[in-house]
Amino acid sequence: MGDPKIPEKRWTIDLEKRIQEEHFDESYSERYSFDPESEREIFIIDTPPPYPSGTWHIGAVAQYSMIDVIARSQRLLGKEVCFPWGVDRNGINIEFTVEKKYGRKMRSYERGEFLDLCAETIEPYTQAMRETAKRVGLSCDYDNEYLTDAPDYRAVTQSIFVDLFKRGDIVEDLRPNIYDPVEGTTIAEAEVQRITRKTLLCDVRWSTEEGEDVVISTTRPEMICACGVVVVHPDDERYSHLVGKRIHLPIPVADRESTVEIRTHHSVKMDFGSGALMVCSFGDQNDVAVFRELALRPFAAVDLEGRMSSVGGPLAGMLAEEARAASIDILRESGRLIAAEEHIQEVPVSERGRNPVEIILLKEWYVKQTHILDRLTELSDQSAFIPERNRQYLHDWMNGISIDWPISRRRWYHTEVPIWYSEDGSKVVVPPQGSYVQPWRQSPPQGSEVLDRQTRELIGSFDELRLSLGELEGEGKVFDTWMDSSNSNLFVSGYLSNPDLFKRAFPTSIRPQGKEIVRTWLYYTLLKSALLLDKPGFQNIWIDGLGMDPWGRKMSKSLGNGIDANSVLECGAAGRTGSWKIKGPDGKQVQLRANKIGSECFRLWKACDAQVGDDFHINPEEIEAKYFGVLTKIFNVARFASQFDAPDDPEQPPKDLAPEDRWILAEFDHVMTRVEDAWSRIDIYTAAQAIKGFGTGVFPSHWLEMTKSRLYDGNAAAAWTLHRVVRDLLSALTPICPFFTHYLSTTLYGHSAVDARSFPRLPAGAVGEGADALKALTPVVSDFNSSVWKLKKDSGLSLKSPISNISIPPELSMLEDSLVRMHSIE
RNA sequence: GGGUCCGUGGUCUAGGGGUUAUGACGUCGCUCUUACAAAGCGAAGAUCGCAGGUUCAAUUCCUGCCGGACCCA
Repeated sequence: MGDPKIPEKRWTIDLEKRIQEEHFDESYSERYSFDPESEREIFIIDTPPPYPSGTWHIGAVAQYSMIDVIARSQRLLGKEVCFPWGVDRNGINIEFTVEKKYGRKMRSYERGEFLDLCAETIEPYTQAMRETAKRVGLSCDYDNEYLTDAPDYRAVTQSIFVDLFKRGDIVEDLRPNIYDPVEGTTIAEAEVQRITRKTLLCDVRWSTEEGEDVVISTTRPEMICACGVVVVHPDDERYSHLVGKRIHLPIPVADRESTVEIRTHHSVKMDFGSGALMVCSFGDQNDVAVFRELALRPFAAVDLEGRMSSVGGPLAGMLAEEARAASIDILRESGRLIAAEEHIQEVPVSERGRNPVEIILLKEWYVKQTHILDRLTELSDQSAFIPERNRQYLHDWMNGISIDWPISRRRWYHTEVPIWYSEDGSKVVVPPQGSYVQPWRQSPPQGSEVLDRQTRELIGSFDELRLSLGELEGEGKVFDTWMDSSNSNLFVSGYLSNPDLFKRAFPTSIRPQGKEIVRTWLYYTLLKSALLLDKPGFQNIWIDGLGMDPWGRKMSKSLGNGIDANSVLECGAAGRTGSWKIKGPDGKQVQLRANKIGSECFRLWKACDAQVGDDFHINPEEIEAKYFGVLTKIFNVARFASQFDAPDDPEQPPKDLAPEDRWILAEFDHVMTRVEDAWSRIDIYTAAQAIKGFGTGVFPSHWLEMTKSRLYDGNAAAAWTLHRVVRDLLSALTPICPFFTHYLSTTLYGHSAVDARSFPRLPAGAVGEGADALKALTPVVSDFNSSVWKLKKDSGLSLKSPISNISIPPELSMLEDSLVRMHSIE
């Protein structure tokens, strides 16, 4: 026995930062890099590549810290873990940032110049993200960082495009597309959001050729010029005599006939408005479906700038809003406007630009998906979901899919669609596998192929045929960013780059992500894996909930209830405390304060506070109050242990273990069984609770108190038990608190707990006979001790004062000596 | 309007057909005990959203309703 090897009385954020800095030195890659040749079981994590946009949402940081817990726990179980660090940098977000920063719209730049500005602007954000990732302790392979806007990543996206194009799974077609006229680009169903707003619902009097009036309600009178049919419900007797008749459009049009047929369709709601509905190309998604079902010829009523085309007659050239007002005026003047009332309506807008979207006929590239949904369901059923119930999010989304995935976008800072068109438009040129091309400013590279544009049949090599193709036109469009991110599992598993690894490692071990991107990232990735390989993309899919404010609301700028991740991680560093002013549910400012949190406490909170899959409330005050004390407690258990000499051979249990040593070892072994099992099932909560319960409860309160006097007497068996338990407990805790356990284990034992590559279990025979019976004593010991403590308290005695007339339960007779000394029983 | 999920002490949370429903924070009381007062010990606190049904038995399963979140039309 000597002085504690640990001078500090508790864990501090300054200590935490010091340990972290040391941790990210040369030894880092030795610890955490991935060896694809390893004999160990390969465990690849398809880390969600974060998008650098300035601030990293604290809920996302919490989620990432749990992905790190998964990575570290699998290493602890002896697996060869690949925990990649990727950053998603493609997309419209950075384009918006650059436009805002320089006050100029994208299209006013030369394209190359704009791309350079994007690349330059995103770099500091990327760097900030790397620093936060390290600050929260993510044990990623930073040396092999991938960026989705880098040539090697984009080359994979382009190669997969070419591959799927050749197979016929990607097609080019003129179809109605959801279009953001302000940003000038097509978007996918998954990128549409709905906002509620007030619009005028107009009742308009139409007249049939026979002169009969029919009232039709619409919120979009400007679309009358694009009307292809008027429909009524087949059971609606009010209109059955009109079915098959023609009706005049109530507003003048140009370049088209001025009447449409009245037909029936089951989608009409008989009790909405008059029960008659005009169907336009294309007012909304239902219009698209009706046009398709009734095989009608669509009109291009809105152009790429969002202006009415020539069919609009007097409305031609106007933007949607202007055209709506003008059409109402026309209807009013002609006496055809019967009523116009304010009406609350849900309007589809683009997720990124928040602009009302139009549906426009456009030539775009599509990944075919509607034909494969059944197979996709079968394949996804082969992946385990954690938690299982969150599988539902995927099913819900797949059940609602009705159109193919449009993947081309009219933007710039994205991966280019890698294709050139021959001068006559009949042939296309695609690049060879593994190359990254920019067709809008480059010619096809050597090794490119010439294919028939329609049949996709190979015609020959570009090098031989180049002269016969005339002037090539490079495709100017780019890919939806999900086209890139949906390759992440393939990319990290070695598809194209390491076939040997890919064979071993696919389906990818785990996809961890938030539930809000099931319909995009998860769905598109599974689609790609199914189309390319007819395999499920993942063995495990871990779907976590979202980080909410302390009252359970989404954090958002407009609500003013956001909490910055760095402010929590740095809370307590260099004596600075944390304070957060956020808007409470009643709209009043609430001030939250905390003295010390840091990454270890933050991670411990997330691991212990809620099962995976549910939304979680983030309250810094609560994180500190509930979990910093846990760190203090375990820290002091280790500090206590550090005053006794560690055994020479922790693998060799002493022959003279006392009964209480055998009892706690039996209990500990049981706890470690649960923890190991939980880690292997990727059940963070159960593992965390088991470690916390033992490490702050039974072990210090009961065994340690019972054994103290033996330890002070220099009993070697007690010291062996103490150190063996502390050492293994620290190892078991490393996935959650890596720096904390690293510091303690290095100080006590000269080697780091984070280096454990097999889950620590007691040597065989350490407990001896009757482990189950010993373990069953735990509640008896706990109840007995509590009763003595209560008795002393009720008698006004201090805990160390002697007490008499205590009878020890017969089951505990083997522990009698220790219990007598512990409580000073006379 | 439809679907999915959720509703457990003041707060957060575990569980799940069968004695007294898990844990934490908060609250209250006591305690400086050769690691820990930024701690320990003890106590109070829940008719498990509401109403029916199935069952010997429901907080758990079913139905409806109410409230919340998300998705879709």
